[in-house]
Amino acid sequence: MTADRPLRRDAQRNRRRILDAARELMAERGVGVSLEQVAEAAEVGVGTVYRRFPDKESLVRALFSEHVDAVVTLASQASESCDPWQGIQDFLGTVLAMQAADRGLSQILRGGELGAALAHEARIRITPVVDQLVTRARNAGQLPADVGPGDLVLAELMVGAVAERAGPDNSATWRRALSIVLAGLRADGLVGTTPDGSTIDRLQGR
Amino acid sequence: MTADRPLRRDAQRNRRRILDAARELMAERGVGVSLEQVAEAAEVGVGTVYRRFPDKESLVRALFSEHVDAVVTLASQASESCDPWQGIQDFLGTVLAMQAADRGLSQILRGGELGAALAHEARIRITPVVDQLVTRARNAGQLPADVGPGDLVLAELMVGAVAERAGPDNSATWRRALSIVLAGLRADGLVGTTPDGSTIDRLQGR
DNA sequence: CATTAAGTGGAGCGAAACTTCAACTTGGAG
DNA sequence: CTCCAAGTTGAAGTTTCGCTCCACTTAATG
Repeated sequence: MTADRPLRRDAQRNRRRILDAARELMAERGVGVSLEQVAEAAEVGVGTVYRRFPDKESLVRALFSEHVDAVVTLASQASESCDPWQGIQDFLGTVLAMQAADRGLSQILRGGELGAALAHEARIRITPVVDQLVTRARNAGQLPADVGPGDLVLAELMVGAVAERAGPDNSATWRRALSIVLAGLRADGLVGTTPDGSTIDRLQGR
Repeated sequence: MTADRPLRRDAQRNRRRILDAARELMAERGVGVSLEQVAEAAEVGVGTVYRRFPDKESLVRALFSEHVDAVVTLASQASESCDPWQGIQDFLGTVLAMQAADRGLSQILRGGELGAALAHEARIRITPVVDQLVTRARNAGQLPADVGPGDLVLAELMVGAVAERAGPDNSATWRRALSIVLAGLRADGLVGTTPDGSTIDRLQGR
């Protein structure tokens, strides 16, 4: 039952500074950056970081949550595209470009327990709108019947691995990879069935 | 000009023990395991580990090098398969199964500077024989003309990302991913060109 | 203003990892 | 069997990092 009074002006400003500094540093050097480095970049003391975010984990959570917001927005924009297939291509392209530019992002999802929890949360928020994307494309005859939303997750994961390593200066490489995977999705006669939610969740656990 | 006299019996035995213990531990828990844990599992003192491997990095290098040996052997076996395409499928399947069972492996390649160096070294040793695989399949009309060895590297990287997360108990998931990618490689009309060696190298650098 | 709850900073603590070292043990050549 | 170079050991040194604490500052309310 905390009253949750709004933060003081200076505290709000510092919170934003910390988040911005953290995103920038982690995008460049990965999640490994120490909170001392974050504090320095944000021009605040370590103590201030810890007052706003009880531990490193909650800072990462906050950062990641902001990213999921952006992805959800993108996906719903994409589902308004005239051509369903074009929508999927645009959506994946944009998300992957983000990932190529942000080294920390995929590291977070890969990182043990926390990654599993965040991936689960992200899936819950993202799946409905991705589901729409896939269904639309399938109804338009642009995807085989046995391709499901789980396959889009696989696609993102796979090309994301390339984008992560390639970085923003090597977009030709991950675009080639995306081209291969998209061609694979449209091909008939795939082996196996599209992974469902629980399977995808288990992907992150380990 | 070191004479490089062979190691004493007990030293040889300990070296093997250390490598075996390290591989097992890192496969299970990732590269993060401490050398103290490795020493304990190998039933030697930490000092012994450091006598054999000047630092953690050289232990990892030695481990990884043994893995590359295995992959090269697999690839050359695959290039003797009657059906070229079958050879590629078997090769990728086996390598990916290894990766699914060994958590440390992909972590090594992903890990900054060292990963870049090792990936480069691995590529030099593996490319020639993978090149053969691809050329054979292309000549047999089982692959489009614009698919090159760089695309096989991309394929391994992509499905490897899935296999790594899925683990050995979820092989259906990464097999589905492999199926998508292989279908994509065989499809005509891919966008872009196959990445060459230098591009692939840059993939690991970051 | 005056008051005070909220916010700030950064030295320092403890845990965990890597690495070194000097005293002790042992394989194997002569 | 003797001897010593090679090997072993684990306690201790060194970093590095996450996090706490508390004396000090400041925004906002009346």
